[in-house]
Amino acid sequence: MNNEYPRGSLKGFPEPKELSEPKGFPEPSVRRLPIYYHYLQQAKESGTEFISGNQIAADLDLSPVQVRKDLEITEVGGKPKVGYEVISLLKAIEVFLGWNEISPAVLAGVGHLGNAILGYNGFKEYGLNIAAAFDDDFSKIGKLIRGKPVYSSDAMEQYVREHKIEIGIVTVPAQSAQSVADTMVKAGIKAIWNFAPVKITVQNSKVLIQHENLASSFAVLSKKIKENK
Amino acid sequence: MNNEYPRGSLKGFPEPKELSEPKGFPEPSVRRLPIYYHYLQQAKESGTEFISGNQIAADLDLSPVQVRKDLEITEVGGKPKVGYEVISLLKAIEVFLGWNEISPAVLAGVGHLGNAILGYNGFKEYGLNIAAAFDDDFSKIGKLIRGKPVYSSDAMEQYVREHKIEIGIVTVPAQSAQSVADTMVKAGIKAIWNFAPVKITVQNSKVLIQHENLASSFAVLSKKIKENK
DNA sequence: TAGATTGTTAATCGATTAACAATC
DNA sequence: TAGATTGTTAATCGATTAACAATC
Repeated sequence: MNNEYPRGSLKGFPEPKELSEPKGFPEPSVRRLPIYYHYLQQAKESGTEFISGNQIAADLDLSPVQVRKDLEITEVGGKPKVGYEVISLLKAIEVFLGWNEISPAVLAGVGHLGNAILGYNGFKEYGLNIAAAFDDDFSKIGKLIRGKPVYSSDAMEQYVREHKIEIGIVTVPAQSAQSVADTMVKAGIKAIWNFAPVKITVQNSKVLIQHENLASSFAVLSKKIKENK
Repeated sequence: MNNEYPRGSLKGFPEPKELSEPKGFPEPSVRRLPIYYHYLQQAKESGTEFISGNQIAADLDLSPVQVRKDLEITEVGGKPKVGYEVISLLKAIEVFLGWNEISPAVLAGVGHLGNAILGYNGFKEYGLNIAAAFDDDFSKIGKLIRGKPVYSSDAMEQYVREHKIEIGIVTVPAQSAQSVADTMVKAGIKAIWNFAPVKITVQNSKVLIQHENLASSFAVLSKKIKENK
């Protein structure tokens, strides 16, 4: 029997996709979503119900194709001649990013940067709820700083465990960052947002790490300044 | 006469490059340079004189090819079997990014984030010197905050002009960001580093803008957290 | 209907990675 | 010399952009 077509890969037809296959959205698009989100919130506040991709592109200094491609990942469709519904888009971005669900977090290191992050109310709309902060400084321990309780660093592990904290924000000095991260991982944290200017590594590959690096951003600017001279 | 080879484009030879032609370095590489820089500083402190690209790659969790490509833009060569000279590389990165020359800066908006940036000593090594800060709050004006003088926002334009300030750091609330930037541009600033969560636009296309957006970074993290669930 | 706008496929561009030659 | 490591060219991969069909 001449069986030319092995089952599962019929000639001329694409392989059937696994339903649970991770989509893998382009990171640059994900990074732009908060920019659209903030823009759309302002549009909503000023009473705009529908907005075209071209309009968004013009206001945010992006190309219209890019806006359409980016918004496509939210799976909210627009109407030709009308545009996208502002409210639907806002809701869809929230859901896409998981900002509609509260993520409990702790912050380690209440220096000036930690202080600024602790008190930034804007994080609420991203679903980020910083429940408590931790520090080694006795003058801070036991106090409320920017409305959040500050505990001794020694208490962090237990706190994270008991309160099922998902996110750890690291704003300690570079030399302490790794050990703080280790404690967080040990306590079962899911993700670390690291502001210390040093690479954190974790054994448990399920723990997500996001590095924030002001120096990288400034490097781009200073290189351009130098080129302009 | 059979002149097949018009001058300036000899067959088989590449076009001669303009000497002043802007190189156009890949931005991802420029963003990674400060990471190498910080790593190399630590290597230097621990007495390492030479280091191989493979070693750097292993420690920073990058591929060896990427390290070699990235370091190539500094034009510092390595020696086969030996590696790169740590001191030369540090110096070359400084020069490449312009961090060897002091850039005078002002900061507008001494809230918590502004306060944190104002006092971050690490900026020194990037050549960034924040000379003064500006705010509308009378309780701050006239004081030294984190060692820097704080003046009334009304005085910023003149200050920038007189002190030939190159960089303006914007840490005011979103709604004031554009007008603060306008003032800076009017006063002749060369570059703006914007931490307000809003897009700043400038008429003068020579003025460089670098947007810093914590929400973009957090979006990447929260999307991954959601995917992991 | 005509025209503006979305949605999608294909082309382009740029960064990363692979392969390997050059070098000490 | 042999082998580790750099340097460079080519292949691959992924994001952006262009072109255009689909839709209201």
